[in-house]
Amino acid sequence: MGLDISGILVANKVKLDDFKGRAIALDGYNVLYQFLSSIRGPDGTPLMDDKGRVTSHLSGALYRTANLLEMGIKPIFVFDGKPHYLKKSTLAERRARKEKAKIEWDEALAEGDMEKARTKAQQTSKLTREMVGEAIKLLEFMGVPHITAPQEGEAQASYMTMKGDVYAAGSQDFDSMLFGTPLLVRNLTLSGRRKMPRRQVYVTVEPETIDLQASLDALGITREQLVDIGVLMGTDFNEGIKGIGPKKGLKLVKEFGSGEEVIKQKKFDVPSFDAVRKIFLEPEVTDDYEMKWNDPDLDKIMEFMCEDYGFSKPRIESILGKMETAKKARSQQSLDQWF
DNA sequence: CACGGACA
DNA sequence: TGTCCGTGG
Repeated sequence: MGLDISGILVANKVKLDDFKGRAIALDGYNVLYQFLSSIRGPDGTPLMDDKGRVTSHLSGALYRTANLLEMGIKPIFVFDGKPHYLKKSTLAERRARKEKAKIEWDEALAEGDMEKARTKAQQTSKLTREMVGEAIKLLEFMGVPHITAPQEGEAQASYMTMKGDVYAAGSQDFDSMLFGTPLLVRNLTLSGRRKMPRRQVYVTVEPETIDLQASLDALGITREQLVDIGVLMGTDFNEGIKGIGPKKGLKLVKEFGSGEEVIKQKKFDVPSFDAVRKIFLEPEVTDDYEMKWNDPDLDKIMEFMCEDYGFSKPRIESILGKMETAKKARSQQSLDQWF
């Protein structure tokens, strides 16, 4: 995960029902990655079809999206475009970590340590272009819109929320706050209980929203200052200063007024400070997208999931029932809009 | 992650 | 009705 400013933000527990009838811009990469890393067998192997293609992301995308639609929530998936050049070293770092995790996964398997194997396996998760393409195909069969951002998906989702096209940006990552989304929703899921890394321990993960303005008011800072805190801490686009987390970053920025002043007074070295700041404050986004939810093509979904990827027919059929419910709910909604 | 069968 | 646990592909 990237930037962790959870310690200084105000999160509100919410019910999935609060989002009924509302559009949410989901960080597609974030959502699929979550599925890819968590939908795995006990030894860490992801779900795969008989050709060896990973299918965890498809399983997750189908169930999750069907559930949201059934609840009357209208997701629009936003995928990352071309990464900013300042992100290159972060991406390289991630690649290296995954390679190391692969070795440790094999070692854990050899030792018979399944708990460790699973954790290491999750760390190897690599969402490929193909996987994203497959998921997009599925979304299209489900009638769910998707767009590819010019650059960062989170920036695009935030922009769409600022415009009022969607109610909130959905992601597990907090970067969206820096990109300026007025509302971030995390844990947009049905099931509450989730297993912690260490066995036996369960936590209930509830959907929550983070309101940007309320958070800024509570902290007594501006969005620019929030961005500065992030850049001092380090983001996907820069390294940040060792020893500076959300608390210290907040304190310094409030004390000196701005990140620039903190750097000057404290003689910190933050390469590309202005450029990184600009990525968050003036991100590359587009208005070229269409928010349109179509009726699902149930036959195509069946064919895609069962014939192409070997999912069991009864399972998929039961999900299609949800899609039918969603369809009815949607037509009811259009009536509501007319009257 | 999400589901469903087992069990209380 | 609620929770635990194994499985899905």
